[in-house]
Amino acid sequence: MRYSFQREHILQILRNSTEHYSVEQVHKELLKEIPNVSLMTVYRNLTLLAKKGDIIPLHINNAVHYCGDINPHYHLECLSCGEVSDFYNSELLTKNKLLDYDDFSPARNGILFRGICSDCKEAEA
Amino acid sequence: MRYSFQREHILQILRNSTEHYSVEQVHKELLKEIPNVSLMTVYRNLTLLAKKGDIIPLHINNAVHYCGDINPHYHLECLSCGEVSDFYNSELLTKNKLLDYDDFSPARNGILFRGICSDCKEAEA
DNA sequence: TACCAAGTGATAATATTTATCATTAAGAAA
DNA sequence: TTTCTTAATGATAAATATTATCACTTGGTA
Repeated sequence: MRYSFQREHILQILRNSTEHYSVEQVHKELLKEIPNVSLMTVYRNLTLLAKKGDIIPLHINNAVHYCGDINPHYHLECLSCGEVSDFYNSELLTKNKLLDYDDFSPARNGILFRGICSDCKEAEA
Repeated sequence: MRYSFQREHILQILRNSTEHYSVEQVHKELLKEIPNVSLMTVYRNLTLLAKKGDIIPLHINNAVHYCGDINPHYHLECLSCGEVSDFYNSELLTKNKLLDYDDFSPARNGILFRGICSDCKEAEA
């Protein structure tokens, strides 16, 4: 894989934020630094970076968002409203290693818990 | 939520299989039992069932697939090739409880590990 | 400096999902 | 049972998200 000015900037945008940007949002941010950069380039590089495990794709209401925060954490996704929140739990973090055997290498911050958030639970009741 | 003949059959199709069907595949299976059932109905009910936490949506190469297997397991998703495999590990299963506090209720089989599978690791090397 | 292949940008095409709305059916109430 | 209300359906159209194509540009090596 060859160095690319555009890819480097895309990665930095995600690295320097704790937000989960959509492809459009990354593109919007990138345009501030690289005028005329195409949306296609953003799609291409986000896909590449995700395949390498450098960023984590998150599905929020049928649009992919990406997390590039390297601070150790998991994600909680609500199956009802689609919201994805960050989750810090040092006790659970050690369990990550249980999966690190030859067959499968979990990505950094690649563990996702899916269920129903408190807001949706309340709304239901 | 009202009982629906179509919804019940959709749930049973997923319950009686260990495969991860796409929306189209569920529709195809459902047509064997309910001729003329519309794809819209399948979308609607899969979304509803997932919101309740009865089935788990899995993103495989940008199309949603669903898992309705109630046998306790996790999922492993390869960020490189998109394949999702089932994962049984009794040691990890007990850790699920760590998350079962007031704020968030994990769904049955709602834990997903994301990383790189062995095939993609080999292909890379 | 020349070369090759990876990467880009513009556009078009595809695929997936959602919106709309008249009709049907679940199931509670009379 | 019959009536009534409203959720659910099915057909269609529309919107949205993603991928394919291809001429051009650029990274990086020979």
